[in-house]
Amino acid sequence: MHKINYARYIVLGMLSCGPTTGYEVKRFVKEFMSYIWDISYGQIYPTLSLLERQGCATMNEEKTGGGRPKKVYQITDQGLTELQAWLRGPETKEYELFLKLCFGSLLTPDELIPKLEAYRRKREEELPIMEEWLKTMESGPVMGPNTPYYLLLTKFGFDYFHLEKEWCSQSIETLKKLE
Amino acid sequence: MHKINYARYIVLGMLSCGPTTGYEVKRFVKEFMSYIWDISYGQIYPTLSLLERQGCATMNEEKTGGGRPKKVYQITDQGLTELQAWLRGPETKEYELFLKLCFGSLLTPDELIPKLEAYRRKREEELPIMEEWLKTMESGPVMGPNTPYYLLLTKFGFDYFHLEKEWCSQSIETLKKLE
DNA sequence: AACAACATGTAATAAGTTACATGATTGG
DNA sequence: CCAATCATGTAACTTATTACATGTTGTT
Repeated sequence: MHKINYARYIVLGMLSCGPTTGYEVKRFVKEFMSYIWDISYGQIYPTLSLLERQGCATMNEEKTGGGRPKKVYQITDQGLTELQAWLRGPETKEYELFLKLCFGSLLTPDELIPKLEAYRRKREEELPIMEEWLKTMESGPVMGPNTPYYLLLTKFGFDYFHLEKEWCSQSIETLKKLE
Repeated sequence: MHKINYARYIVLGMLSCGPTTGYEVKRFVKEFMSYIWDISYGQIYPTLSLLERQGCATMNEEKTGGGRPKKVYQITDQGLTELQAWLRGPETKEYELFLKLCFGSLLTPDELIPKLEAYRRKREEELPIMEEWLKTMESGPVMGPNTPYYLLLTKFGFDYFHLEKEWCSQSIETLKKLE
């Protein structure tokens, strides 16, 4: 099991939306994905040139008057194939599904729905376990002086899992209508 | 601005709860913090021995019959001082506050409350911005074919920020009663 | 007999951050 | 004229993951 390189898929995904530059990738991620993803120039630029060397993207320089020329990257068939293989493959990390959803139009709703169902099922299994923890913590200082603080966090975790579960259900319904 | 080493503070925090071993740290994090934190043995054991070398912890070997002896680590005054300095200091990363809360008993409620208030304020400022995005995305395919998928994610983000905001308010009230 | 849990650790590798370096253009 | 934004990139560093290595004890 190898590590997943989020940066690579963020960049590849952005490229799949149309020709773009490193600067624009950063802007987009900051503006519309900042509450869940981040990416730094130190990842973007090396990733972009690696992608080019590997045949996943092509580059065109655009002269902009006096300034530094823009480097506009475009995804290739090979890049698209790799992106789709990742999108279709299994999620190995928490939240990987959220990133995949950003490029959801590259899959059909019925490829996405089972993934959302699996995610929901996982949360459904975890919720009663968290409820147990809550009861344990409420019944006594089982975790020493930090118990009241863990309790706050666990309450948050419980509500958070519940939110994810509900969101999955709603999203599944929305995707079914899109089909 | 330097990177924060979560692993170091997770281990230091666990040590502040009483003498413990690397194996136990892993177990605890997995059992009670897994929905938000993770830590691997590849981080735990080197961190533990670094902490010892730096005078933040002391180690005692406990022979357990035939098996490999347990290495029980205990936090020192220096380690506690470092932990508290971090707890009192500013949060530089998203979710750092959640980790600090795990060891909340080392601070007074009125040291924690302003931190929660600041976090809530941040979310209160971001919520109307996300509401704007939602309107923008609902009014047309502003982000190409991925728009319906971004919309799902942004809805989640909005509800999530709302949840965090509400949780802050409830936690602040709980902490006020603890005072 | 097999398997999970207890228990510690290292080496190779990968992923991500920060600080730095450079310079044009646009708006107030 | 100053600050922000546009625009690209590198080097040093830190942080984290994975796979491997080893062996015991308790449970089924």
